[in-house]
Amino acid sequence: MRISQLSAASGVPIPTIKYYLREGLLPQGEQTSATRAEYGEAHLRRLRLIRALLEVGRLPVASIGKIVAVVEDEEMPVHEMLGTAHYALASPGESRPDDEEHHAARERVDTLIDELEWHVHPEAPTREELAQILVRIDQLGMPASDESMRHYAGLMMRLVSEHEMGKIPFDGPRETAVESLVIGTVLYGKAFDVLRRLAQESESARILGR
Amino acid sequence: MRISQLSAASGVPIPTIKYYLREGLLPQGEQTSATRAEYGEAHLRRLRLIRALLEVGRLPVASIGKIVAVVEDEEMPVHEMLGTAHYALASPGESRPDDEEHHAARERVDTLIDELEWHVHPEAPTREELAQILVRIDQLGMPASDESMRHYAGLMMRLVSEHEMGKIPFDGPRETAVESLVIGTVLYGKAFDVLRRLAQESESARILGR
DNA sequence: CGCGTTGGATAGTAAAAATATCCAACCGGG
DNA sequence: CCCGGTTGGATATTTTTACTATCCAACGCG
Repeated sequence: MRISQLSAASGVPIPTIKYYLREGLLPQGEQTSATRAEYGEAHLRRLRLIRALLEVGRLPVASIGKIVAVVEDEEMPVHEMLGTAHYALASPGESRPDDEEHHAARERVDTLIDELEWHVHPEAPTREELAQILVRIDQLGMPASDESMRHYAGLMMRLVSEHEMGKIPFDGPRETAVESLVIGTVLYGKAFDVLRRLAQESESARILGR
Repeated sequence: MRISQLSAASGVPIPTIKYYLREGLLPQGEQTSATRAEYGEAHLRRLRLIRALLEVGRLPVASIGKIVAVVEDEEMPVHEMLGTAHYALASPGESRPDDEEHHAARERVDTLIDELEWHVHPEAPTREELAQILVRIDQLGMPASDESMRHYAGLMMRLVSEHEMGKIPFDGPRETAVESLVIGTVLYGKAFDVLRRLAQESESARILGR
């Protein structure tokens, strides 16, 4: 498959494909001569993943680049690869200075994770991310109790362990494992979000009586 | 409160506040003279909401503008206002032409909503949004069964009805109702997302045995 | 009365994600 | 064997979004 065919098959314009090649999101095709390269199914697949992460997940190109980089680094053990990829999916948030409020929120997060006996890296950026959200919610005057948080966390754990993680082929090829993880996190994550909004609309309609 | 104090209290630079004023995200202060205006608690509160929606929710300024606009439009009945605001929270996605695959996915979504007997507007953009996500998931080869979708939907409905909607003061002032809805949708939505990612990390660690 | 702040208008910037333009090398059909 | 069209590669330009910066005349407070 040449670049024009790859473009036609994926719906992505050629200049954009070239851009992804430059940025390392898409591996180079197999050079057959100085001005010709051959692309395969894997490229098409990767291209679809990129577009899904960009358009559905709204991930920055740089984050996708990080994910791709760990797949390509054969040195890295699988569990580390999955961890790094996972962290790349975090909201690219701004780091906050350590004010009082934030520190307290971080404490709550750490306590929550401890109580649930979850195995989360002590330095996981996800902890900070949650702390920052809790601060915002507090500032807006709709605080979530620790009890609610535990409840929500329990629901999420059920969702994840009963329905998501089983599908990830941890022992397959590196690329496949990461792909499953990323799709599970980003696309299923979005799907849940939309389902939740649909449920909200339905409940709202019910309460307002229509 | 003058603009400089509003800026100091919120941490938002004066030029940015002026920008939000121009864009209609923030209502004008009360003019006390040609070159002086007074801002109150409501402005500070609104400013915090704006920043939370921008930084945590990653909503485009234009969407926040739409939400603000419906609050300000006193003509609009409350239920319609909430609906409009809710739709403004949808991912600002591109509209897809009607290919075969998308049509089938949309059918699945409509059937799902019917079966669950949810009260969702037939033209709700959320339906399209979910359909597009399903298409992507299919294309990437990790399709979700109708059964799974029903299960996920049930979980979300429980979450929403048991814990979220009760907190919205449908009979309070317009502004407060919208604020609660938006905070519930966007900020709690993000919180769930992060909790889910934390659960994923924990499960992944457990499975990989560390 | 004068100096700093304000509101309002206009212009400019930064970052992210493409797109566009060029060019020489090449391939394959005639 | 030659020539129109495609390719890879490099470089430049555009678009969008969310800000920032600059000006300016009018205040208003000490």
